[in-house]
Amino acid sequence: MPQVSIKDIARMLNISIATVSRALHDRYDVHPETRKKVLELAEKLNYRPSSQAIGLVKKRTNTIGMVVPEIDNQFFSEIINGLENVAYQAGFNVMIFQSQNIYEREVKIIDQLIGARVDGIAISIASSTVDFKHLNLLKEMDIPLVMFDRVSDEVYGHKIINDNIEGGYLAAEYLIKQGRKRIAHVGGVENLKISQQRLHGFKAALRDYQMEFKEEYLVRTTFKVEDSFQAALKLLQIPEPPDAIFAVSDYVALGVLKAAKELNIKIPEELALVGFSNLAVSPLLEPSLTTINQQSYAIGEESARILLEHIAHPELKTEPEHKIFKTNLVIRNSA
Amino acid sequence: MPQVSIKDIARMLNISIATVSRALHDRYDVHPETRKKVLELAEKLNYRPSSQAIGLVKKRTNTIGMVVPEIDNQFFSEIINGLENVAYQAGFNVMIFQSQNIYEREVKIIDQLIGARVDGIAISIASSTVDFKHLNLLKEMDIPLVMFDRVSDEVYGHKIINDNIEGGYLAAEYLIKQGRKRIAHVGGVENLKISQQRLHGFKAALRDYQMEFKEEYLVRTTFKVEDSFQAALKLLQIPEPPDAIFAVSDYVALGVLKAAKELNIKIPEELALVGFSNLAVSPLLEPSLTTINQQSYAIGEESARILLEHIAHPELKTEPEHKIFKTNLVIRNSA
DNA sequence: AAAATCTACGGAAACGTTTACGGAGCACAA
DNA sequence: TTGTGCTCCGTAAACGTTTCCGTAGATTTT
Repeated sequence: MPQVSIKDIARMLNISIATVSRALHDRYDVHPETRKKVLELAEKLNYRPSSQAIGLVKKRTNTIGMVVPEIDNQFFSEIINGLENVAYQAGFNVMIFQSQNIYEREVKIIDQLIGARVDGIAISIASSTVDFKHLNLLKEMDIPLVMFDRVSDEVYGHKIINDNIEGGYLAAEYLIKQGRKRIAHVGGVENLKISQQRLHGFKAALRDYQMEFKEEYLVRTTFKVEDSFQAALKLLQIPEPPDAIFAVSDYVALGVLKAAKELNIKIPEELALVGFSNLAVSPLLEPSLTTINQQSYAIGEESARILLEHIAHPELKTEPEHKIFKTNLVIRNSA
Repeated sequence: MPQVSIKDIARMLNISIATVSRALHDRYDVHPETRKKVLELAEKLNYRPSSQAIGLVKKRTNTIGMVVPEIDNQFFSEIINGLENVAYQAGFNVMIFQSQNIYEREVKIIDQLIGARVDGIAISIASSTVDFKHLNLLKEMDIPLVMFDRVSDEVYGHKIINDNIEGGYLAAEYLIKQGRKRIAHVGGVENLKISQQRLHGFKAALRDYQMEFKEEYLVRTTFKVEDSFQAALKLLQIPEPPDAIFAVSDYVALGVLKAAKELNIKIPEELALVGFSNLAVSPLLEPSLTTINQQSYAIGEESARILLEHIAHPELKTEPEHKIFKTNLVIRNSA
């Protein structure tokens, strides 16, 4: 018997669908005998209420939509984990989508999420997104939105990020204090705010310690290991190569590590390396990676909490919330 | 104007909802002028069709449900990636859930998936699941099911796995040919078929090469690095410690690596180590990890393909499909 | 005995769509 | 004139629920 409905049960028991519905919801207005019969038959027929139908009448889906650039990135999958756990405990489902950093895909996903009538959306914006109409639309539609990690000032919504400026500063400061003189930065995609902020912190530290920032010590790459590897190869072979590198992410640092090995450059002796993220594997690398620790699981939890709160109390038309998580330096063997 | 419906548009244009629906679907039966007006108003009001309502009448949601033990595990996130990509191209959405290896959670997720009326389900079974009623129920409900990686013979459905027996055999054989005499296995959770099969292949190789399998060289652990670390610590401190270890997964191998470092055991000189999975970080470890390469992205793609095919052609009541992907040995520096 | 109160249930509208069916209005041919 | 065939549109049922409202019959109160 595929897909039994409340109607089927009503028909088989010769009662109305209203009564069946009430019985299933343990309402007062139904005779114990009747309720028992309904429950038993529902159980026997493996009845499962259609969340589509319920959503239609209740105008609530108990679902939150989540979109991340990519899922096979530990940072994001940990955020998902945090968010899903909190949502799960509140009885919410999570629909997860990947934008693959492609703008068109992001737009399409948002459309689908609106179509699915999710109660709220959590997003980390694709690196190629420069037009934010699709996101600002959500405000008009009264759909709560929280951006995490990759946020934008041009979008109306809650924001949850790590203190990237502080992180960049800490990394650079540490390298400076280690006595490094030629400190380079392998940065991320330029229009991404996290890239900008980490670079900003990096520059600020140089400035505070009266060190010059040299353009040739700044290269850009994506967050992919392979791209970073190529970028680092070039950087390490310029006439006066750096003696320290701050990588915009641990994934990028992995690429740098690979490049250094390829070129037989000793870490940390000849090249000090600091990453950003503190991936689970970072301590297991050789040398283990000195890095900026950033929250991921907590960001996911917080995103869910904020979303759930605004879903539960839509009347609270407060200003968007803005939360910044502290970062900290984890000293290991690469610097 | 939050959430505009077809009715709103009809009212504002003084036409029937049927006409609006037809106009939006580019049907023949509508005057170009009318269509134009409808499309313009829909655009202006940011109309997005309700997939709930559509699902109700069409009895199709264009959604497939996916459940994995955990998402922050590269193997699974790559599978998700593969599955989502194929699904996306076919116009399907993917709802992703984590069982966290908890049976009760898995059951609840399946119920929700049925409630959401997904068109098909892809699952990698939780390690604690020993009762499969919730999965066999799907057959009765005509919901196509594919199991990947962690499958069960007690469930009716399609199965897609790596050749774990072959993988276990390859790993052991390689260690034997390297001249190792005391070969141990750090195995996975006992009731998981992948654990059984890898062990099975391992034992088969020993047998084929006339080597004895010793119980004290078999320990079990979860797939978590920390647990594996503890297990390896013990194993490496027994009276006659092994000179080679085949770890049931790269994550487990990471734990072994950590334990070896802790105990100052040199790899590969004093201890040869072979993992299973070929994680992205495995080549970047020191020493780089010799491992069994297993497909992940391809498994995701294949799962989606099979699911989509059976969703599109439910009349094809063929026997469940069973696909086994080949594994291969990747030789690096740990053995 | 009539009136009031409960108990248990059914009717029906509503949520947002799709789609089969029918029909009004018009042009054209016989 | 009648008939035929188009074009364009509306009516209404259906999908699976929830929930407001009404009511028949039983029970209690006056």
